[in-house]
Amino acid sequence: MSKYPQQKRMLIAIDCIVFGFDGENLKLLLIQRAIEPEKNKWSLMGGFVEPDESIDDAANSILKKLTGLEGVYLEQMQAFGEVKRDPGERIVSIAYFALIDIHQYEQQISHEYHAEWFHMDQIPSLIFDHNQMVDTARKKLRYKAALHPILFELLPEKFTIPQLQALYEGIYDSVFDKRNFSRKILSTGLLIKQQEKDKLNSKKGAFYYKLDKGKYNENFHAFLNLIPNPDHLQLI
Amino acid sequence: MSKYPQQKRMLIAIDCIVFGFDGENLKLLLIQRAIEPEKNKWSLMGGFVEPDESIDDAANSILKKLTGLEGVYLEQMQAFGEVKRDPGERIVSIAYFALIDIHQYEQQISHEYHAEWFHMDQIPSLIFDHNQMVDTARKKLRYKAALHPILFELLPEKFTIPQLQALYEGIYDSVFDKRNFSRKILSTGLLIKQQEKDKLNSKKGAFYYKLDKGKYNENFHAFLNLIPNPDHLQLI
DNA sequence: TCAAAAGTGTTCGGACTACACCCATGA
DNA sequence: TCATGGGTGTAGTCCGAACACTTTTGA
Repeated sequence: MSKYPQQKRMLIAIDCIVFGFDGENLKLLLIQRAIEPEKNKWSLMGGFVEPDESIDDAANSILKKLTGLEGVYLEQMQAFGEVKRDPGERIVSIAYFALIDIHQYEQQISHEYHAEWFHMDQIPSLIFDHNQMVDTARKKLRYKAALHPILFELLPEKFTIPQLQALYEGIYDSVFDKRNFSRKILSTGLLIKQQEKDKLNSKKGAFYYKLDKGKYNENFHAFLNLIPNPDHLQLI
Repeated sequence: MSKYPQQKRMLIAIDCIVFGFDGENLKLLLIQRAIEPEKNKWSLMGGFVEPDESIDDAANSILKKLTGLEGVYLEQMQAFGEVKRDPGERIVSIAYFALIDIHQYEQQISHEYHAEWFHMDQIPSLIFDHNQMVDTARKKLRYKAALHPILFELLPEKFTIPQLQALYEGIYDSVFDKRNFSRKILSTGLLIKQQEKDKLNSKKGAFYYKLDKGKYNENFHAFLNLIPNPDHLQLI
């Protein structure tokens, strides 16, 4: 009863590039693949799109299986569709990228999948074209974070400006002037200063800030100029 | 002999959002659908991904079938994967958007598909989720053109600054100051002034410019500030 | 008391905006 | 000669970058 009887059907997969920040470094969540082919090799978390779920639903459900949590930042990135990208069978994969606060999800990361966080400089060789996906995701993150306040998704509810700066510096592999950085970030009006200080990382202590969710949602798409000299950085 | 025998295969389609500029207005290329379902309704140009072609190849080949030409600007935009987006059967579609100079391809547009250019304010109701695809594409074009010199892809080899300005003004539905516009565009160093003038649109005539291809390719990813007050415009 | 990190102010230069007039030419 | 569109210059403002010292406090 198909309307397109002569056309070939294919498998459609989702792969999730999951970024996390531990307060010091940007990290990537990888799993040890449980099924053949390429069993026990490192790979992105992925799965097939089921007949009764949209691709966004599929991505969310795959991420939930891995991290146990819902409601994290998840965005469709790009479809990967080389003919031989999976040597076994033709599979088109739609890659999503997710941003999560490592500490919030630490407990809940499923051990069933042998998931581990990897420092971005120590990503192992992955199956199929997954290294390429990670590379694309890293560029996309850099690009987007230069214009939109997306990196707050990686931070806990309360964070300090030095922590935020460390995150930006890690992502752009650069050092920024702290006076200019703090002025620029505060001028967005997105941060609400707390009374409390974080005394863990310094003797003096740094004030906590919270994100103003309302303004964040309003201003998310506005062009902010969050990075000094973006043209000098390798964003693409 | 499949490695994933229990998984359901699906159809994968490509749909192309083809933008053109006729010197006055931004237009969209649509076809009258030749096959059931929804025969004779307006739709984007599309087709299925064949087993032996990558998704990029499929997009290029579909565009070639329609316009007869190769080498035009074509970029993957987004996958659309709602379960019921095609009421007949589950189909995931990967949307691509293309930018072409209408006049260059006018002759070659295939009449086999009943293709027609539509003014952006007069897009008819399209099949499936194609109107949504068009909307997404329009936003993406605005977003990208605010940062990168992508709109040159819509212009003929030789063009005048007033023409270029008309293009930007059409895309952003705004009016820009011509002194500031010309200064900003020329300061990118992307344009090479020609001796010749275009005398069609004015008595005095406007100098033609050509794109400096080398610098264009070099600088394509740099952040340019091509649009005044981008925050005031609806880019997303 | 000292080491280590947090926090803050000023100056300079370049970029963006607003704005108005002259030029060339075909009708 | 005049109407039409092309082309250009300037002044003021704002934003971003560079740069150094003081504060706090735990060890």
